[in-house]
Amino acid sequence: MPELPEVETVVRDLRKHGLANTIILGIDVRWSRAVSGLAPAAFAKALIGRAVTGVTRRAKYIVITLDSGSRLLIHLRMTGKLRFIPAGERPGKHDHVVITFDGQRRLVFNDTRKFGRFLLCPASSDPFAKLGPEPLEDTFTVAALRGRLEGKRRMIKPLLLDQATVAGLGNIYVDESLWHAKIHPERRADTLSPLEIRRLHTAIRAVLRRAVENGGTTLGDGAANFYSVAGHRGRNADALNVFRRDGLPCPHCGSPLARMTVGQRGTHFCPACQPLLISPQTGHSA
DNA sequence: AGTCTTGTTCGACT
DNA sequence: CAGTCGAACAAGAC
Repeated sequence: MPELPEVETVVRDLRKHGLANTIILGIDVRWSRAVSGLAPAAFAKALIGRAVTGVTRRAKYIVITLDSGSRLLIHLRMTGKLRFIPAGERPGKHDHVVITFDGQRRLVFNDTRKFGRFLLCPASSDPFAKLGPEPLEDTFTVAALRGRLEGKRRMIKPLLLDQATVAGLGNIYVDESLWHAKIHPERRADTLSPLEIRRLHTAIRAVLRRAVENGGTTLGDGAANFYSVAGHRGRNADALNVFRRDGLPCPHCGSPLARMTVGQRGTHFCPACQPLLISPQTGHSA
């Protein structure tokens, strides 16, 4: 499930493979709905002959900038993967888009669940207008987070999963961040104390930074899990403290971790470290 | 063999 | 408008 750290890992991998400064020679759309908004022929026509000028990330989007000024966005959603295949190798099952670059490089988009999308955005459009701040950039200060939570009556977990609040967080890193900050996932955002917001800010950045350093999180085996462009597993699974660890002891207090559903999402937390009780005296978590 | 799981977005509804 | 809820997407795991 690629979230910010996994997408960042993919983007760095693509750069490492020298994707910037290549020319797109061919596009093979093998499943047309993998491309949003354009028919395969129009998509191919817009891309073939274009030079790639850069590869970056915004939220969970891979952003491939082109010399035409437009940008090719790739969202991996749940099971999308990019990998280079050797010349001669035939695309296989769930390989939905193949891009051929100069130098015989062929990049394949593979997606078992078919949720991932390619999106071609003209230079004039701003596809990121609704996204919240990048949590690892310097502009994401405690005050910035406080501003995002201000006046919000929603539960903190669904609010953090909303890409308009903070860009790039997903289920794994929200559960991990809330555990580090000792905040119950169902806490109403506008009941968080300044101290709790500060802890949450620190937690989000530490959790994401570590996951990026570890090349993302890969849980279990199987094709549906995260693999970087080079086919490597993420090494961050060992750094997780609560995600999918219900029943195991809390690394902080030793009491069993719990699982519940919050906003229709599987949610992992420590009932002892992250209590929901509100003290009437302070309005802060007990 | 049917049910569950999984993340995100979007539309409908309150 | 803010927020909640369910649908839709698709296929593998169990």
